[in-house]
Amino acid sequence: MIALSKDIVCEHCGHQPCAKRVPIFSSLDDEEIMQVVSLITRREYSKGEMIIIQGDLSRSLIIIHSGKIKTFRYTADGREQILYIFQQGDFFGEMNLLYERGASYNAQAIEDCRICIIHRDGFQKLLQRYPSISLKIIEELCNRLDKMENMVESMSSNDAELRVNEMLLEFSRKYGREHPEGRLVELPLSREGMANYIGVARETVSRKLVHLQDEGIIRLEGNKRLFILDEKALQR
Amino acid sequence: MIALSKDIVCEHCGHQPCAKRVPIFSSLDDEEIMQVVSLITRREYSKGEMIIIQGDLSRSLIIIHSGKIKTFRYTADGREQILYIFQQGDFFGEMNLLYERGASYNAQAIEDCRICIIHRDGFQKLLQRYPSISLKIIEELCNRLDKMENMVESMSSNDAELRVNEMLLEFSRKYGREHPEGRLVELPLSREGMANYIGVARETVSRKLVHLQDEGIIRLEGNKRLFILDEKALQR
DNA sequence: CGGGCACTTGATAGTAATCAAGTCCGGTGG
DNA sequence: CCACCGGACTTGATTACTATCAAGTGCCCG
Repeated sequence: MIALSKDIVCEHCGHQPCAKRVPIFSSLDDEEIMQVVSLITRREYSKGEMIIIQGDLSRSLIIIHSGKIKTFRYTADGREQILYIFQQGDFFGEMNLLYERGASYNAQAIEDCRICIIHRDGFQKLLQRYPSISLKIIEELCNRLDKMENMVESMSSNDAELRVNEMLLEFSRKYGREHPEGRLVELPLSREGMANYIGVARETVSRKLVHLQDEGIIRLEGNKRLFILDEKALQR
Repeated sequence: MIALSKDIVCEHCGHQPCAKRVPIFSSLDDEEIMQVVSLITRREYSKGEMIIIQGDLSRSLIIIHSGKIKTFRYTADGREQILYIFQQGDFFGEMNLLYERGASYNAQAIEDCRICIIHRDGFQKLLQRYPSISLKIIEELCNRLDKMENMVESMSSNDAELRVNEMLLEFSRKYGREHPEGRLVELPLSREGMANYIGVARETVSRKLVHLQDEGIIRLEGNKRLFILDEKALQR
């Protein structure tokens, strides 16, 4: 299948270049998008597969076309610290564009994924040709910093309940949708995953969730979803 | 005092535009620097003065010409969470360039300071004219993200000793210098400040520092400086 | 020399980690 | 269709750590 500039085709979407769904390229017109597409290599991973391993030397930016990916580190005491959960349109590996050092994180598919890979050489040319891409990246990095700063703020507290609450609010924003019963949240992580995200023990997550349910603030439904009944209460 | 493009003068340095000391402008030539300088407003703050208050609406990027500034937030439980300690050449307030929302942090001079202020309108023009500035900013934001990710990693652990050790290693990198006795570190923060930085109680910082001294890993000298005798031991 | 402030040290209490059983649920095979 | 198996989750008991409260102590600066 060959892509012509007038009849743009993408092997993933079949009708539209996937780069078009990616915020950092949103300012480009169709022809420019095609130049981007020509630089992209694609790959698929199934749930559980490792995409990047801490220490690996990579020279590419990775953009997620579909699925979810978690990035994490192994801490000095052997725990897994989850840093981000990325999904469609998100990118990571921006450090690879700048520095020649091993990855400081692991990346693992937590759902079946399709990703787009852009090698640093090609990407740097893009940045020089389309400065608007740089601005989009700055914007995204600022958002990520904001997220990390919030995370530091809530982690600095030793109150596990606060950490759980903040995690639920974040999940509500990213994965929640309205529902007659309350805000329905599809949890992207298992209990253990959530524990690794906020840096507490598995058991503590269980206990705090049950506690929130007893107080009527949330309602658990199986292990993978919950309803937030009283969002205000979580904010305190 | 009027600055001519051939005879560049800065009211702070007397002989060289201060913008030249700022990494994000390091790729510009003298004439370009002058354009930057023409956009800059300057201000001075003395130790202890507040520069930004959480919630303030600012539309400027702030670059530090001299002195040190801490940025922090008041957490839900009323504690002060220090996020960064900025010094000469660092910038902050990049969120002001993108969003129309109140500052998410406080900024306070922890030493007498001279700062340069660039209003967002002028700065956005700079970004469009000199894309290399964007790249420098991306680089700095990546470094800051890396720092925050490390911070999240160490904060996620509930082990206060680990947090203290990591803080000392960071201070060693930024404020340390070699000395016959070991690495001499000038502490930028008081005990209480350090406690607010790593999210533990004042007393815990004291105890852990004494403990490290007892083990022969550091040597305290007054309250504002210490020697790191065994850097390897801190890394574990 | 004296006052004030930052720091240290000690005692106690509270919270979450850890260890150890259970329980629930989805999937598989008879 | 049902019984069984294993993994993920919950619940309970104990332990360990750090926050907190409460006195000191040392030091800088007038």
